Amino acid sequence: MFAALFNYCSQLVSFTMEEQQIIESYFSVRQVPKKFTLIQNGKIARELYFINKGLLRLYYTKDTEDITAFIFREHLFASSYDSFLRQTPSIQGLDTLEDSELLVITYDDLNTLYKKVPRMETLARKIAEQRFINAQLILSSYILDSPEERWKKFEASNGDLLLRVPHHMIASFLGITPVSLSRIRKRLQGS
Amino acid sequence: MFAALFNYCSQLVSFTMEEQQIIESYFSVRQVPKKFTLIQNGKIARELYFINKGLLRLYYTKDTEDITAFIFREHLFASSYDSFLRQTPSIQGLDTLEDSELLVITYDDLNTLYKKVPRMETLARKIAEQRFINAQLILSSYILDSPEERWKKFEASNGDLLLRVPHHMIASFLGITPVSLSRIRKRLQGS
DNA sequence: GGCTTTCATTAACTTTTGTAAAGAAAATTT
DNA sequence: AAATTTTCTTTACAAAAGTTAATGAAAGCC
Repeated sequence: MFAALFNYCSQLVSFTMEEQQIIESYFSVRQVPKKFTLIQNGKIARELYFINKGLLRLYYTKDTEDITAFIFREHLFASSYDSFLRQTPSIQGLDTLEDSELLVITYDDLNTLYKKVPRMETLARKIAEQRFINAQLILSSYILDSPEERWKKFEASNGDLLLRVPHHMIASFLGITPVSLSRIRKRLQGS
Repeated sequence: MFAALFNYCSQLVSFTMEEQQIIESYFSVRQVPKKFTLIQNGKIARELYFINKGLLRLYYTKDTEDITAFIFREHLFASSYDSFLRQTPSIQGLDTLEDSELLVITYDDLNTLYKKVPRMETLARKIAEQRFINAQLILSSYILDSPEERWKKFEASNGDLLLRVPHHMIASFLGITPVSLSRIRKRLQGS
């Protein structure tokens, strides 16, 4: 149940068995069906999720349209981070795209855990740093690359998601319309 | 000399006088002229800077062109974070845009400081979280907004930089060409 | 099975941005 | 102060993406 979590953490910090048991005691397991809303736009994100199994989608809502902010895959921490970290109303929603198994911890429990297991603070710092680097990477792709190049990179690094996620959700993540994505894909078929 | 630094930190954690003295001992002050390269593309960023005075620009180099990744103003920590945090070759350069006064700490000293002053770890986590939230915010503006809206927001929130930074550097930060920025500005004059 | 909804593609047309080049204004250097 | 470089704007043309709408295929639902 917690194997994937500690395997992920072990790349960043090493916990003793005692620490692992304390950490486990603060997480709960939750089975969530497909198309379930974990965090609603406008509400405060009270929970942080570690994805044992499944796929989560973070999205903005502009007018009546959903625009993908990020797709979280297995063995990642997921939340509407800006809302969770600052405990302010979320400007993003978080849904499941598949039936998922999640490890859940609340904001308050996480802060208690920082005190009980100080090494957890190091872990949190490193995860925040990773997420920052990742956000920078995506941002740089917006600044440096054309939509076509962005699609190519996405295909290369997340090809498996193409079978699990509708293309229009990927299109909005790439900052283009489904129509434009379709054109790009056709343009690239020839080459 | 360190007033701005601790004033900035005090919003996030509270240090004792002893802790402050230890922290001060690990930073050095550096005066740097305008147009000075602090971090070169391809080199590893060994230092983190706190800006007492001045303006720093982080940028990518594509072909022969510089593309602004971020502009750091007074009283912020600045570096090529991906390179500094992972100690890998930087894909960004960092230059001064004005004569600047910087507080400097090396990667190794920072990690020593984490051990001597554990609360520093909390500060680092919170700063990383803030930077992540900020990167998310900029990214969301790329996903949700048109270049015109992005310019309006930049003007509203960083209007003072328009007098300190050439427009073409801002244009590339907004993901458009100077030509396009000029057109947008002209379009908005009428309204 | 038959129905509805969602999804992906295509076409026609409009809008916006990119590219290249040239000239004016401002800043910097000598 | 003059010369040089940098910065900013403008123009004309090309390329790409957005918008709207229609079609067909696939998936989900009763």
